[in-house]
Amino acid sequence: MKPKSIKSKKPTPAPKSARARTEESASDAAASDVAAELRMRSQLLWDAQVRPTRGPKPTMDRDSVVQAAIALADADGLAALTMHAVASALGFTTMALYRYFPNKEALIDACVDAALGTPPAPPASCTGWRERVTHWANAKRTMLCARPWLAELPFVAAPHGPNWLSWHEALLQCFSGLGLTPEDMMDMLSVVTGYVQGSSDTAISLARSRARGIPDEVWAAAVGADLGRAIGDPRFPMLSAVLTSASGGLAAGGALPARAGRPRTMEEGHEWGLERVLDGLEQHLTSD
Amino acid sequence: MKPKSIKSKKPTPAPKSARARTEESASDAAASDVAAELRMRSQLLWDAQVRPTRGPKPTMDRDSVVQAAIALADADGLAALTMHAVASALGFTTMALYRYFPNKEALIDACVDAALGTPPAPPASCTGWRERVTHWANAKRTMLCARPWLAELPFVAAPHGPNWLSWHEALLQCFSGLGLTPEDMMDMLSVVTGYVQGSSDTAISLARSRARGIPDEVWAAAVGADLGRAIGDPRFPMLSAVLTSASGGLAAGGALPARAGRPRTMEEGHEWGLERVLDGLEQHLTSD
DNA sequence: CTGATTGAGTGTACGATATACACAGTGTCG
DNA sequence: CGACACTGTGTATATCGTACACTCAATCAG
Repeated sequence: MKPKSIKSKKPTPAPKSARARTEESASDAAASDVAAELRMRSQLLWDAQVRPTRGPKPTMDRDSVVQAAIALADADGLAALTMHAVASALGFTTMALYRYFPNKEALIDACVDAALGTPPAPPASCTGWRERVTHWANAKRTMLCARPWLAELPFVAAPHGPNWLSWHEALLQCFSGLGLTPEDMMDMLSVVTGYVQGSSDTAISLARSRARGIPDEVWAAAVGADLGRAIGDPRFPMLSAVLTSASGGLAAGGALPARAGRPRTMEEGHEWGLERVLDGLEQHLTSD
Repeated sequence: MKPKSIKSKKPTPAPKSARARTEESASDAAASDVAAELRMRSQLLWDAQVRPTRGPKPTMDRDSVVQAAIALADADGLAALTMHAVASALGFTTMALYRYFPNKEALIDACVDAALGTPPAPPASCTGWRERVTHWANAKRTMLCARPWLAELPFVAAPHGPNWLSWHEALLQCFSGLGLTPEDMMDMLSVVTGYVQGSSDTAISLARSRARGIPDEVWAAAVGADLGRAIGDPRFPMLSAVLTSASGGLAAGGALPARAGRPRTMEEGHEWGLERVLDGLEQHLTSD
């Protein structure tokens, strides 16, 4: 096997379906295949690009490709991120991209990490750890909503790049100076990231809808229509009661946008929940 | 417009790219298109199948199609769920499916709702609301891990079907008898669903890896490799410190599987976090 | 300086996939 | 009985990712 640039290793592109029904050796081979592919994808995220001295100079670089790809996804969602579209946005042929990324997944990995960016430093006014964590959570949520296509990703086991780690680093730094053990910090980090991630789903869905140019009312109507079907259905007594109650607004899993008579917006709901989570963590800290 | 069975409404299948750059009327049209499509998808989820009286009897029904599709996804992930694969699993032509579902998205909607299933009733031994919620959360997490392809879905604005609602109904019922207002219940529901959803990501990733026949060590090695790159990197001082600390095991965003010297498993980490969240909610309840 | 070597970008082709469209057969109702 | 509505099929097409073979430029060894 020659060190052939970064080309993909798998010679046959789609033996996916023929997998798994054979012997154990085949399963082992598949596992090591997967491991090798993940290793390659991770390496692409972390290794700086080294220009070989021979041959013609490249006319683009990974970063410009990534920027073009992100612009497409920002504008029209992940489906618009096509190898052809990216290449022609840069004025190149589709296949030219494969000099920079061995396949689409690797390109998307890079897009994801670039899109995550680095978290903003907490403002100096944030004195307590709770304020710092809240600032971090809001920043993360804002970032996720600004790039709703991140939640659209079909490739779920994406490798973690430097920017992904930087968000976790920033959150850990919120906990510094509290005398916590590393284990405690990790536990707290898991809880906060879990809550923020899961609790942003609805907001992201709305953000994506907005990015596609759909008015908020259309989105709300679609979500509300499904919930509305519960009303009166004997299978959903509590849901019916809650949905028909005067307040109406705040919906399952996140929220509908604020409605008349209910001052709470989706963002306020998120912050309120975060306060509860932080209460729980604080209680644990002080009980030690 | 004749009541033409359930066929899709959009005559041109892919004017996606030509969208958004025109006038506002076009954007409005796109919005109403989207609204109509969502309405149709939602309706398919909720309406019982009505057999027309004329014509030959259908030889399959939506439910059998859904079961076949789910079996494919269970076995080989979402990528294996192909219209062709589903049809031939049932002994039909690809196009026959389009009599039952107007397009793949609608089929997947149905698969998602069917796969969610209904939550198990809390055992009689669960007396307090915290026990009930914990039971619910574990059930949901277990369900998500059993169907890791649910997290693989590229279509994010899926309509909410009856089973989706039933999970929320069950969670609301955990809160009954506490004298909560509907608003309070909704707020608490949002927090719990948010945490459970977000906090299950890592476990789901592992479950998917297992479903593909990858040994746990390979998955752990892949995740660990990325984290390991942080060690010694000046950009990630806290992360380095935490990762190199004696404990090692519990990783960002969830956890690596339990390792020597650290008794905590991923599930225990999840439950620990849930306890903190519930502490926070309880504190809010009793402070009223 | 010259020829070999290496690597960049192109053109073409293929396989997979969703799905439009036209058609054939079948069961029901007027 | 005959028209019609509806079911499943066969065929065709557009879109994608990407393998492969090729052209040409930049560099280095002699």
